[in-house]
Amino acid sequence: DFANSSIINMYSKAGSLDEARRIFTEFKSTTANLVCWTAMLAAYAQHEENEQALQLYREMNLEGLKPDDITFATALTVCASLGELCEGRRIHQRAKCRDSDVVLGTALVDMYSKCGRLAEAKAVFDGILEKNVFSWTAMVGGYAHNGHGAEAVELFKEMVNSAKIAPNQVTFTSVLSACSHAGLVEEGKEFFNVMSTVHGVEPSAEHFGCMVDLLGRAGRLEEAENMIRSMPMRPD
RNA sequence: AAAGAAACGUGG
Repeated sequence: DFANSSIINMYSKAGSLDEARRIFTEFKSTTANLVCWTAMLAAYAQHEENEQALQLYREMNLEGLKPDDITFATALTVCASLGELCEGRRIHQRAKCRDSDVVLGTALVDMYSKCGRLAEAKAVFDGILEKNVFSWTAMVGGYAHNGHGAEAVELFKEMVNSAKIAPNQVTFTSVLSACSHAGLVEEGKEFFNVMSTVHGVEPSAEHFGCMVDLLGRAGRLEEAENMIRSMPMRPD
């Protein structure tokens, strides 16, 4: 099992979902344990085979395997991608007493956010005991996704100024996207400016993409073009 | 015990 879960993981990350599935199927009914099932679940999730992932999650429950928090977090990612609020809620119900755990809690925040349940996402977020950059970014992204740009920006500032958590590239993608949808042009330009100068995060092509989107939506086409011209990498 | 786990812009 030690070997099988590693092999499933290795094939999956190397991009061969078929090989991972072949190995898993071979051991599924004999020696596969929870870790193997979770590795296969993660493999489906990483390859965006969310329907198959959900089916596998339900199958493992029928088989009588008891999912742990890692399994739940993985399954919640799948629910988030599918907008599968019912199954997500069932998972929350089953793991309710542990939703202050940073990994499980963050997965719940993301699931509720992607299912459009911001109030529930925020309630879980507030209860997470040791919030890290993943948790903060998930919540900022949740506001951004649901069109609450001002709240996303506000939370981002709280993260940096009060919680003193260092934002990373993903955080900036989320906050810039929030600015773009809320029409917060000057605020977005300022974030883009300080991300490298203050926070030491070099803008990637995605960040330039966010800025072009932000300026373009605001009708500031000349500035958008200049942004593209200033890219150190090849625009896609 | 160990192997499996959470956040990722725009357009489509």
